[in-house]
Amino acid sequence: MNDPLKSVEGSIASAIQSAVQAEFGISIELPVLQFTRREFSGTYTWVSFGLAKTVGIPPDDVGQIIGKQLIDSCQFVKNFNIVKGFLNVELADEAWVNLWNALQVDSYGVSPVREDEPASMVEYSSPNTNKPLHLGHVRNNLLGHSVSELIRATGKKVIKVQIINDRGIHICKSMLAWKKFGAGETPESSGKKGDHLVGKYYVAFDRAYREEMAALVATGRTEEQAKAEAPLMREAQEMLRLWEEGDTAVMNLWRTMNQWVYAGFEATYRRLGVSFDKNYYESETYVLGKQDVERGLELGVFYRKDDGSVWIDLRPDGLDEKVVLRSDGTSVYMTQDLGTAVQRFLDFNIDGLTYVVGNEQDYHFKVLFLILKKLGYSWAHQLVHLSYGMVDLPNGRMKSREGSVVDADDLLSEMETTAAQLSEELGKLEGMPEADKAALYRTLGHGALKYFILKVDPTKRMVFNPEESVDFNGNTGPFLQYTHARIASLLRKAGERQPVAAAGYAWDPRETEVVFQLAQFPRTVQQAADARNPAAVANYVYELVKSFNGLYQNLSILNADQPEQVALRLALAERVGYVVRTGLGFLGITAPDRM
RNA sequence: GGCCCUGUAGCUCAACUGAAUAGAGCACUUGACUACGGAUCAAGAGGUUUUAGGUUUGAAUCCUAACAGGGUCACCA
Repeated sequence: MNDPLKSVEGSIASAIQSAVQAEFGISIELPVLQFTRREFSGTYTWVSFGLAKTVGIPPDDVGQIIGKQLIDSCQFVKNFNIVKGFLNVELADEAWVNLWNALQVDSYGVSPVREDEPASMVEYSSPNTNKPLHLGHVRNNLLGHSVSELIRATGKKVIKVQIINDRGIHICKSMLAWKKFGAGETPESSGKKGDHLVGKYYVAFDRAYREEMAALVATGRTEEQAKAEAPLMREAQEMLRLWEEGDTAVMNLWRTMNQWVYAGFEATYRRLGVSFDKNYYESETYVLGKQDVERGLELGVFYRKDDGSVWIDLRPDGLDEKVVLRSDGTSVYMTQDLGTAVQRFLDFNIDGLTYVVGNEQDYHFKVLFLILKKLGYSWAHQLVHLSYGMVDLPNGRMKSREGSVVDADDLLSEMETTAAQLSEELGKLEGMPEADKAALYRTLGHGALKYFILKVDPTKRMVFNPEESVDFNGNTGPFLQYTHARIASLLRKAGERQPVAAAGYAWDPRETEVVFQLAQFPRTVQQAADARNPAAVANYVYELVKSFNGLYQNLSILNADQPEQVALRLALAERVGYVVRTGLGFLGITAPDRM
């Protein structure tokens, strides 16, 4: 990574280190500098309390002594001030020229992908095939996609995968209901999107099943008995048994209905702008892992109980006993996940695997990673669970049974409609072809949604209010997009640009503030990728845009007094536009040139 | 009940992982268009960071406890 701040920071830090040595005869570690708070003048701040304590001199005095030394010994330091023990360092013009030059790189902040090195795998989305995607999947997909983009930007090759939960009782429910009540309805015959069609029958099953249970309870049976005896549930279980036997009719129906769902998912993924390099299917992976269980038995990591089931005892690690193979020899969830993890490291040359999975599965992944370590896989410590929080509605959690679910397709459509209405009202798009307008409304509507979701720390749960919907003013996607469009307009108007002479330039504080913001881009990307935290980029771009808008509103660019000011400010605007576009790109958001 | 996570302005979120007077947006009040695009900018009001202790020169941040909310404790996935 090319971090422009590193040389300036490093130079100041080591100058402080030397000054401490020279003045007090003490060797300290290279000090960590922090950014000076906005209300004080200066760019970097060094806290002198620690040293003051060891040498027994008041912090302000220590600051004075070190600050004076810095002016002489460090070319990047122009001046300093001290407020209550905080030494605030003001940067010299040389530092600004240095930073300015570092920004003038074509793919600033983005490292070229090293194709020959091992890749990093990201698993996300991972839907069930019995119902369409909802708001929770949207957060998952946006996070997975964005994290992949960020990792790639650091120069790492990325392989994006999803595992599709295409087998089990849930899909049998949809299949059964379709057979009973469907009258041959298909996506073609009904014009319904395949995933919504299958979801409709999943709901139909649930409704009919409840009616059966209610009838059974009315005849005096307990809730438990009714659940077990309901004919529909028995039929569904029978269907699952036939599926596992490979019954031709059941398999054919299963394939057909899953294909409908995949087509539906594919359409939603395309709208969201996400994609995968490989799909894993549970119908294929659910047998994986049995060999690993055998291996674990040989290693003595697992043990077999009398009924034949296989377990691991994690109580010494503060966890519980966990089953890894059923008594009838079939897999549980853990078995598959063990096998699938192993398989992935065989399938690809990867040195890392990130699971984007909700925090309700924290315990599962803790156990999974621990077992893989105990099985002796060297890569086990390179597994990451990006545990994201649930998306709540204002009155609590989404509950599909109560119908309080925000559907992904509906949500995207609503966002597009809102963007269209707003754009029409503002009426800035005269002369734009209808097709371009429609594309722009998608860009803006989706931008609002994506930014709204990604600006929140992934690990935290968040609240989504469908009524108030997503705002288009303030700290929002369209606000950032607007700034980009305005910069694009500015550059169009400017035409041919003059070369910039940064050396000897008389910097305005508004300009250096933007330069300093821009200089933080590569570091922000690296940190966001390491922490798998797109919100860091979202918040960074917002801060940058606010700084630039302050400049834009208060300083004239095209009509600046001096020609060198015009040239520099235009170049600065261009760099801001580039970073906004690139940063939003990491979030899956497009920055338009006009809106 | 055991374990895990989270409590910050009326609402939605920040806070460089221990620093200065806890910051933004929405909503509310007010000001700025003979314009480089007002989806903007400038200002005001709004907080005992759930509570009580502790560690530290310094705590929203670390420790302990209480309270509140959520998750999880299946031979479901």
